[in-house]
Amino acid sequence: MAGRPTIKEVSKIAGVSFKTVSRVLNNEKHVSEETRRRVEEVVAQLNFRPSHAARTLAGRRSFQVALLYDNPSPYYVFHIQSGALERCHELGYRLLMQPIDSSAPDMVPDVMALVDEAHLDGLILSPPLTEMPELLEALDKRKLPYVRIAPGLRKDHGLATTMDDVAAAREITRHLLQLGHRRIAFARGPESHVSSADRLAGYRQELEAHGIAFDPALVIAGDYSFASGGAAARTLFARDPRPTAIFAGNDDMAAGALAAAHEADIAVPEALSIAGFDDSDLARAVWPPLTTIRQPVRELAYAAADLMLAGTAVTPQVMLEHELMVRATTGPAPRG
Amino acid sequence: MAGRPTIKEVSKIAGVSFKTVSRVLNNEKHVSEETRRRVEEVVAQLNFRPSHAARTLAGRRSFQVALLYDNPSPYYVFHIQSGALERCHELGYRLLMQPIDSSAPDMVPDVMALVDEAHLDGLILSPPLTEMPELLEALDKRKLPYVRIAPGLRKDHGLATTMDDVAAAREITRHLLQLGHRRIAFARGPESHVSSADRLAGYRQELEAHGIAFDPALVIAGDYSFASGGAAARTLFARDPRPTAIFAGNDDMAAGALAAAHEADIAVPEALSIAGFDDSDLARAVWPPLTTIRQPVRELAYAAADLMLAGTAVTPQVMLEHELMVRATTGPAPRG
DNA sequence: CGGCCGCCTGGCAGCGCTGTCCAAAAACCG
DNA sequence: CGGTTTTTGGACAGCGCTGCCAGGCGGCCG
Repeated sequence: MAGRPTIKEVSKIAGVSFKTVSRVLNNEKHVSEETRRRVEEVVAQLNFRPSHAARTLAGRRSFQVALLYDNPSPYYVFHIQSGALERCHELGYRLLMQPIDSSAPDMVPDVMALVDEAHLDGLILSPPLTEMPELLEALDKRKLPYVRIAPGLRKDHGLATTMDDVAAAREITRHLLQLGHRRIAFARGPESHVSSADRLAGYRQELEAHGIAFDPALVIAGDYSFASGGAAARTLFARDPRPTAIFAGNDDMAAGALAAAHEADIAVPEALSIAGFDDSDLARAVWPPLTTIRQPVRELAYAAADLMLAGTAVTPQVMLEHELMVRATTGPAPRG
Repeated sequence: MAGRPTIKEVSKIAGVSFKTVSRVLNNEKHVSEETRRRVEEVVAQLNFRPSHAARTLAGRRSFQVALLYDNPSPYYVFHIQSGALERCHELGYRLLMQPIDSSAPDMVPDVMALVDEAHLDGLILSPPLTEMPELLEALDKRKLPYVRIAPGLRKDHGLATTMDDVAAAREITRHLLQLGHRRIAFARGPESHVSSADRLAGYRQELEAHGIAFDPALVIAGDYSFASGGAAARTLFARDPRPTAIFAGNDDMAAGALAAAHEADIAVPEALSIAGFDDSDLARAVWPPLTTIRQPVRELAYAAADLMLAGTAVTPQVMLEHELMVRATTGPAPRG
């Protein structure tokens, strides 16, 4: 709190007006190389940093954006934070990370209050906040730029980064099919998540493309939690004939199913194949390591920040690659 | 960016001077109940929020603190964020979350630059940043308040919240001892972490309290990573006689050891007991679920924020309870 | 060679609040 | 009832920057 240097002190030492220092700091043109260098030297020497509060107040921009999320998964949150943060940092922006309760009645006014209070220049939205019409409308009305890290590319609502959940689900289903599985169950995530519906659609499409009738009885509802994966698996284990493979909507559910299989003494992958989705930390920590889809979470967030802060209008929507990670929970279908 | 209301507009509508509105917002005295109520009504009606930048610039405080961390574990980061955030929010402070590369040569000046730039009112430090003398000195010199979420309570350096790693390690070792284990290995974390040394000390103390000589050959170095846990386990598996239990320095390492045991076809807990430390998400996701110590990560961060922002000088250091979680990776020592 | 334009620099207002000082009104006292 | 304190609210400066405008200087063109 003490001897914080100010722009005026810098200007005095450098022997220029404080306005010129401001120009250097903001990388404006019309400053001679010579002057610029001298100012930069003094700045470095004093370890001077302009007051963020003052620039925000005086200027038209705050160099501040927020990342909004409502997701209980530490893995997911950690990686979108880290991706978004990296790009923001590179571009000289500060990132405010804000968990939001998307079901709170005052969610929209609360977000707008944050926008006001912090003079935000933009917002990065992650699911399920990407699917809240009232929020998007309020933002549009305010003409506040935002990017959606959205599951599924839809043409509405401007900027978005995404991956192809449908195609990924098809790939993993195909992988199972190619291993000879015919009774493949799908343990789905919550209805409210677009990603969950997309993965189900991919599963179904691939099945049908291989001439296998879609059987609703093989789709078990869950909520992306470890516990719901275990419950789904136990339901499935009671079936006769038992499915030979379970495709879980995410890794947590797959880990739950895997634990349930261990508990029921069903050998994985010999008697049962299990596949997940996300390639979270869990995928490598369980035994056997999980076959899953690597979702480029970090990159999605990086691209989102990039799109909003540095993007051109040319590509308002970016789709990133996923990757099928074949590990050890999937194997040939048991005979019979 | 549009019609952001200001304090002046509020004052006009409420029919008082704008200074009076400021008083109400800051909960100062010398405002009549009547006036206060009227102002608050207008504030609510306009959904007015004072500009954070302006208060920071004008006032002596920024109502802004930062949480600094340098930890690769999503689980840990997520929970310290959420605990610190909750308390800051309750007290009307904003929390800046900042990953820091503690090994970067410019770490200290970079942190100080952040402090300047954001006019921070204080800092919450998590390991290993809690153990960096140059940082603490720079902060002291600046008279910037900070709290350390510190492993091990040491009397230096003011405010801290902690848990008793030594006692916790003793408990888990005792648990193993009581199950009849005598050859208990310890897979330790990185030297640089105080927690790692504390856990080793607890392991050793408990062993010796039970009249079992400490055997350095049973301590395998690791770095808190899943992979290092697996490596440590494989080293141990080559020993003859093999240890009957492995106490890993954290859950990641325990999960690695567990996977190695599965791979080597060693039954857990029948032929080998494994214990972890942290009670992270992993502990319940692996099979069998892990016996471990629940570390109150979230609460530690909550208490840290509380200590700094609302704390009295009476208790500068807070110690929180841990808990032994006996699950299914520990069992009676195999006979022979 | 005069005028105009582009480059570089400085001056000054003002962003939206808080801190300090001061005045008026109300409450209290001998 | 005058004088004094306490309460209440207003005036004003200024936090550290950016936006806008003005001005000096040199080069280039007709």
